[in-house]
Order: sequence, then C-alpha cells, then structure tokens
Amino acid sequence: MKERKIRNMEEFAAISGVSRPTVSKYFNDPESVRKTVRARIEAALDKYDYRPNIFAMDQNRRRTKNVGIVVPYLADPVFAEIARNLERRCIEAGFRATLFSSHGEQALEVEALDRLRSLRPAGVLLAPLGRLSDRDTIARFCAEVPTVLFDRDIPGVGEAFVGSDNMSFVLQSVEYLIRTGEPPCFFEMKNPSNPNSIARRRSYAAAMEGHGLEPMVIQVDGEGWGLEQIGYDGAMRALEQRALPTDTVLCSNDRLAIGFLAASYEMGLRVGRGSGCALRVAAHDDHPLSRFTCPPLTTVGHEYDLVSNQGVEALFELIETGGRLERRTETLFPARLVLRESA
Amino acid sequence: MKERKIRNMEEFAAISGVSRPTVSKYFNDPESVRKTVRARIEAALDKYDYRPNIFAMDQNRRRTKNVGIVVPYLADPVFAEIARNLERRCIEAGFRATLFSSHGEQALEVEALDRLRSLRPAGVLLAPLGRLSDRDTIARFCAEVPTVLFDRDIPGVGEAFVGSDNMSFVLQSVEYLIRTGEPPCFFEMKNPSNPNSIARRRSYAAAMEGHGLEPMVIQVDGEGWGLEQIGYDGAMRALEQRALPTDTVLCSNDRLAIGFLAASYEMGLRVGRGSGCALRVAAHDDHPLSRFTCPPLTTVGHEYDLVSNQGVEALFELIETGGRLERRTETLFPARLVLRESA
DNA sequence: GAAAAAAGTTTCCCCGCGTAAAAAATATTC
DNA sequence: GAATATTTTTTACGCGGGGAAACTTTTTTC
Repeated sequence: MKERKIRNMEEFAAISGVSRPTVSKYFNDPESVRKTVRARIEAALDKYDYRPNIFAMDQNRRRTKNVGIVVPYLADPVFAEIARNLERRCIEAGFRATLFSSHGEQALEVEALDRLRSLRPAGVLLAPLGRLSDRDTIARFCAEVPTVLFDRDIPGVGEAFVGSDNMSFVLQSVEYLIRTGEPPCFFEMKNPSNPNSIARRRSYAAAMEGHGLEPMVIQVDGEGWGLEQIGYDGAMRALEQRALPTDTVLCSNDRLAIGFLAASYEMGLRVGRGSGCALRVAAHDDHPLSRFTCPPLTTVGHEYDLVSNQGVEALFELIETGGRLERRTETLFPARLVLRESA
Repeated sequence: MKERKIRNMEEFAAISGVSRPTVSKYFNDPESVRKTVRARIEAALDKYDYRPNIFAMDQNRRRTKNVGIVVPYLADPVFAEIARNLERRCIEAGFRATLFSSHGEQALEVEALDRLRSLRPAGVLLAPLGRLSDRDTIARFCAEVPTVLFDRDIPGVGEAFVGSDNMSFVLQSVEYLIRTGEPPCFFEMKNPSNPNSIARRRSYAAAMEGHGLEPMVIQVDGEGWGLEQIGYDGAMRALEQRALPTDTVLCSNDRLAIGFLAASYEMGLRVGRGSGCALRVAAHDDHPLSRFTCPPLTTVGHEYDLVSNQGVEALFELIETGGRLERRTETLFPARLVLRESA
C-alpha cells in the first residue's frame, strides 16, 4: 500500500503527474480541480499517503483557518469542559482549533499569545488569567489579532466579550436561599485568583442589602488553584470554631463548595434542606461533578452552551468582517439556578 | 516605548545594526554573540519588541525544541493533571510543549498526530485512545517521530512505554480489602473506552483466585466518557435490586466510584469501614477530587510524579540518542494504596 | 604591535508551501 | 472544426527564518 516516503508537495506532484500549484489548489479545495486531475491526485494519495505541512501552508495564506483558544487553567474541569465545547464548535465550522492553557501563570499566558501570533490565526478566543494577566501584552496582542474575550473581561481589550453575568448568578442564589430559609453567608477566598470572585462578592453584598439584610462574608486563606483544598481547610476551621453566622452557606464557586461539603461530612454535619440537616450549602458554576457530590450541590450554572455558542458566533462574525468590529460588543448571559439537594 | 512594527528578522536586524545571521544566532543562544553586539540587539529589542516566528524557525532547524503531548481526553481531571505535569517538566527542560487532546475521538487523535508531524517535534509523549485508536496510523507516526507512549501501551509501537502497573493496582486494593473485611466485587463498565480497564478486570480475577475466591464482576451499561453518570446509574440499579453479592465494592476507577458514592448517598447507605456503615467502596486512579468525596475515597493511586518524571526522562534520553532506542523499554510503576475513609 | 583566534558580515541556498501572471493544454459551444 | 471558455502548467516570487562558506572585522595573545 504505502510505498516510499514523500517529503513535500513537489515530490508528490511529480509522482501523481500533476503540477505542484494544481496539487496545492486541490488541497485547498478538492472540488476546484477537474475530476480527471482529482482522480490522479487521489490515486497517488492513497498510494503514498502524503499530507501537506500545515504550518508551511499557513505561513503564506491570506487568511488561515486557525483559531486559537486560550484558557487560564485547564486542570479546572469547568475550563476543560468549556474548552472542549469551543474546540468542537470551531472544528465543526471548518476551523482548526489550537488550545493553550496558561496554567495559572502569567509567563505561560504571554508565551501562549506569542505562539498564537506566530500561527497567524484568523481569530482567537481568549479567557484571560485576570488579576495575573499582563494587561499590556494582552492589549497589544488583541491589537494585532482579532480576539474575542470570554469568561473574564478586560475592559476595552479585544473586539468582543462573552461571559456570564456574575450579578445574575448571585442574585438568583441569594434570592432562592433567602426565600427558602435563613439568609446565606458568603464563603470565598481572601485573595482569589479568579477576578469573577470579586464581582460575585459585590453582587452578594448588593443582593443582601437589597433584601434589607447585612452581608456576612467569610474569607479563607489560601493561594493558587487548589480550590477544593482551600475550601476544605477554611470550612474545617469555620465549623470547628462554630464561626458560621447562619446555617446557610453560599460559596463563591463549586470547587470551594466541594471542599466545604467534604469538611461538613467529616464533621458529621448533614447538609441539605430537609429536617435533620444542619447546614445548607450552595454555590456557583455548575461544575461537572457538582451533580455527584454528597449531597448533590445546589448551584447556579453557566449556560455553557450559550456562552460557547455566542463566543464562537462572535468570533466567526469577527472573522468575516475582516477582524475588526465597529464597536466592542459585550454579551452577558444570565445564569440558571440548578436545584439539587444541598440547599 | 514600542515604536513601529517589525515584520521579520531582516527588518529587525537592519534596525538594530546587526546582520541577520547574527540576530538569528542571538535568538538561538544569546550567549553565543559578543556582548557589545548583544547589547545592540537587546537595545533594539526592548524598543521594538520583535519576536521571531517560531514556526518559521522550526521549519528549518536540524532539531527543534518542540515536544508534543497527546492525551486521550483532557476533560478527565486525571489527564488534565498529568498533562499539566508533563508540560511543566518539558518547559523546565527547555522544550516547548504543545498539548493535544483526542477528546475521545479517533479522528481527532489522527488529526493531532498529523499536526504534530508538521511541527517536526524532537519527540512526542503519547497516551493513545486505546481501543478507539487507529493502530496503523499511530505505528506509522511513531516510525517517523521519536515517541514515548504512556498510560496505555500499544505493544511494539513507539520507542518506549511508561505507565502504571494495573496488576499492581488491583493486587493492592484486593489484598487490602480482603484483609480488612469481605472480599470485594468488581464494578466496571461493560464496554470501557479505557483499555486499562480490561487489564484491571483480569487482575482482579487473578487476585481473587490467588486468594482462593470466586471473582464477582458487576458490569454496567454506558458508552463514552461520562463515567460518573455511568457509575451512578449502574450503582442505583444494583443497589435498588440489591444485586451486590458483598458489602465491598471495588470500582475499576475513581470516576465510576464517584458516581457510586453519589448513588449510595442518595439511597441512604453509609459508606465506610466503621460500624454502622453498609458498604465499603474503593477504586483506582487517585483522581484529584477523590480526597474530597464523602466519604473520602480509598483508592490506589498513580505515582503521577514518577510516571511524569520517567516519561519525560525517557523522552529526553530518546531525543539525545537521536530519536531511536536500541530496544524498546517498558517501565511500569507500582501503584500506591491511599487509605481514606470509604474502605 | 603583529600574528592568531574569534566573531561578525555577505552571499546563497534551503525548508514547504501560497499565489500571481503568462503560456499552454483541454473542454465546451455552436 | 473553429472559436471561446476553462483548466492546467510554467515560471517566478514571497513567507520568515536556518545554515554553510568565504570573507572581513574585531579581539585576544605574546
């Protein structure tokens, strides 16, 4: 079947009896060459299985079919899930997606953007690190490469932003918790890596005040992305010291809540809204595993599909209009309350 | 600060008053040029912040500093964690790591290898899909590109394999469970995507027989990578029908166990090894969240660090010896029993 | 300060391919 | 079968940079 190795398009063209530019045309669009020629190429193709070097191709194209996707931390299942969705949609739309994770480090985010620039992508979907981002570098990048920000906004940077409305997240959870029991205290990291956290804390305070209630914020120590551990440690301390001002805890995000639930379980505190339960715990994000916690976690979920959809739609529109939008668009999706047993 | 844009090395060389080959040399190793020249280049560098196009660079190098990493499913936290480790180590060793996820699809695995080939990597770390892999394509790829397989072996393919010893996993868990209580039944998917599962089932049977016991295997339906859901559904059915032959359940992997624990909790069955517990549940992999399940999951863990270490070491050695090893090496690490409260 | 060594410059060709323009070959039309 | 339209081939250049060879300049050595 496969005979000898083909090094490049020149060789392949010679072997298939067609000129190189025609072969090039074929790989750009097989329908664009006459069918007798196509047959010759395809005959050679399954005899020698040659494939053009995509980076050499892209180097010279007017517009590549590359799309870059950058997320701040791929080991976080929420981002893993979003990235997988985005990648799938880009591929379906005929693009070649390249995924980068900043792994929580500014240097890696910068490096990712640098490699992306070399790729000459048609467009980029970027979820910045946030607090840790090098704003200038990102702004310069966005000035060169058509970019849609998602998840976390950097005001004025990029052609569009798509994300979830953190205000809506917290309004829903707070409203629900107040309506069905004691008002919640808010459980979060003192120095969150995630800037969305700050928006959520503010929204919590606003929501409580809107109900004529005093905000109660519990801030726990810890750095980095080991959120479950941080949540666990903080919860253990709070529970041991009986420092909770109420029986209802609203965590800034699900990963903290997973740690909180583990601590509650260890302390023998039953979590849930039924009688005999000592605590109610709710959170935000609808982490892929939140449905499988014990008890299943009541949370306010991202509309992943909507954000992904709108993100890629915005990107495709951006690409079609030549990379620049008349004015920056910002799309915020309201969140969806997911009632489970924990609150 | 940043004045006008530099398009290529030629322009940058002109502007910095140095010849292009010297600039090229500088970017390959800043120490390789005289310090007066280096100063000129660096002066221009922070004035115009030019960076060479990495793909153009790699196109022509003898040996690139690229390393490819391919994992079967990045939304699985276990692989996300491994990938992050590998990436970090490669970067520390001065390589540029590029990460691909096959997302559980053969077509994407093939595509990843194709793009990798175009990258001309010095070496590749590949965790194949397994059952779903296109063996021929992978074999052909490995014949061209120095490759170390990890996690899942494809016998005879690639220059080396590094992974965990599934036999050791299961031997440890079975031995422990038998020693401390009832012998375990084995809970797994009927048609696992993951070929390691098959090795684990066999090891379970062998271990039980080694103790003079009859293997008890529970196979649940379900396809794909939503393992927690599959574990949950299967556990619900088994628990409702009281189909468990013993009070001790050994799950093929932690993700199934997470679903199992959720089902147990919902059924009001207390899991653990203490009195008053109805079930013991253990599993394999030491998933990042297993420490935070309720109760925390007793599991047999990968030595992530050892596998990562050995994987990159094998790769670096492979790269240094010019891409081929005299004979294929296979490294299996024994697993580490992680005792928690679930069993 | 002259000779030797080291580093930089010029000049060319290479990687693997896109693309444009002009010339040649095929297909289509009547 | 001639005229026209459509494809393909030829030729040539570009992308952004690696690398070798021959030559010139700078630095080091004694």
